[in-house]
Amino acid sequence: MDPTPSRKQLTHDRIVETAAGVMREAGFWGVGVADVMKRAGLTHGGFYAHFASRDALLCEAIAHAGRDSAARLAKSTAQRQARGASPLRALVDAYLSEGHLAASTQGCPVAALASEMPRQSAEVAAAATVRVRALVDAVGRTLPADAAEQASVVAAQLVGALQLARALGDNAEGRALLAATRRNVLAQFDTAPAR
Amino acid sequence: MDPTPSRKQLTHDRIVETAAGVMREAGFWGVGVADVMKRAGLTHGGFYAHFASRDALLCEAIAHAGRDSAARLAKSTAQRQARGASPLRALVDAYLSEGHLAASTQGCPVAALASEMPRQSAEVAAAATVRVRALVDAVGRTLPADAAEQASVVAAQLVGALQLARALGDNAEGRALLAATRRNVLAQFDTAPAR
DNA sequence: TGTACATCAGTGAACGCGCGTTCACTGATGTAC
DNA sequence: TGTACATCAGTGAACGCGCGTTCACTGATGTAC
Repeated sequence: MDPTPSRKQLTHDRIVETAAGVMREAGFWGVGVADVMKRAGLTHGGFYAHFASRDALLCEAIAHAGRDSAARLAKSTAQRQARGASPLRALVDAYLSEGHLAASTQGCPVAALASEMPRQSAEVAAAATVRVRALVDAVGRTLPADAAEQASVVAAQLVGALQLARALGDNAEGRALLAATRRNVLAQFDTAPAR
Repeated sequence: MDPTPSRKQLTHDRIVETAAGVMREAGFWGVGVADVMKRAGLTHGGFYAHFASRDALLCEAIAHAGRDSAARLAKSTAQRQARGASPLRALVDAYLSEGHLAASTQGCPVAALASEMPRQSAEVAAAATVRVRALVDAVGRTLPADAAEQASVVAAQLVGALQLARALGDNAEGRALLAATRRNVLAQFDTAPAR
């Protein structure tokens, strides 16, 4: 967009990006003003030159996390499609991959934060809802036309499986849940022939 | 068990029960020692006569929340079975009911807390994992014998649907997601004839 | 090109507050004789 | 049954700490002439 972002804009973006990572790793409550500024290589005093409040940072951070995760997912999905996978299979395999299970810091913020979302302030909760809808839409684009209204059902299944796998610990039990969910979703909704 | 619990035991239980509600309403981070004691009708100074630490309370509270929720779910499920529903249908309809959507304070702690579980201390995370397994087991008991290994898949679907419905706001969108998930799970796994 | 000044991004000390935790104490309960 | 004392559950003040937020200041960047 802006070909020559200002120094301030670059710093602002760096703070948001840092917070987006911390948020997915440590939750909304794990995002501290002083900690994020330090990780971004700054002192905490300058924070309020960039954001009106901590909540304003959370809003920008969850939006950034959502776009970042969506971009990574799109890339991974495209690679799988290039190797012959159907759009749905590509998405499901990418979302329920072991890489995504382990790398929550760069992963989907809905999976990382869903149960905390309803407890946030109105603005933050609204920004979170936007990311939920974006995930549902991304799933919907990979479903057959006659199953489009099932997008939220499949999205819920993906999110739930990733969360329970993480809650069970990053072990065989969790990986088995991911694999079983992949098979379950594809068996129901994938029109392409099984490989 | 104990026919005449001591005064201290009664107080202890009251604190745990209070914390189990606060935890599901406000999350792990929302459980404050002073706040819980005040809600239980006590002053915060006496807390450490009952628990070694805040974490120790969290461990007891999540166990209590899980048993409490399981008992409510079992009761609701039994009523639905008495009206002719299959075990699976009874469980799914109870878990994905609009009552459960709205009443997170008395609801399933896995749905209320899943994304926060991996971020807790080792002891609290372990106590949380126990509740995840208990939910999976409860689902497994309602599945046909040939689908038992799908219990965690279905549990993930139930948890994910409730969480996304809550994250979308307690509105038509959320209720539609619950209804669609009920239909989806039953269409896949319910051997009893559709009503 | 060089100097003088205004603007701006970031610094670091300070604030009030609520947190988890500790502890000396109080008042009620229960036991001994 | 009545008194003396030990035990116990809960009180309330205090602690150190980290939080979000504020603000006077510094040093670098950019503009005017």
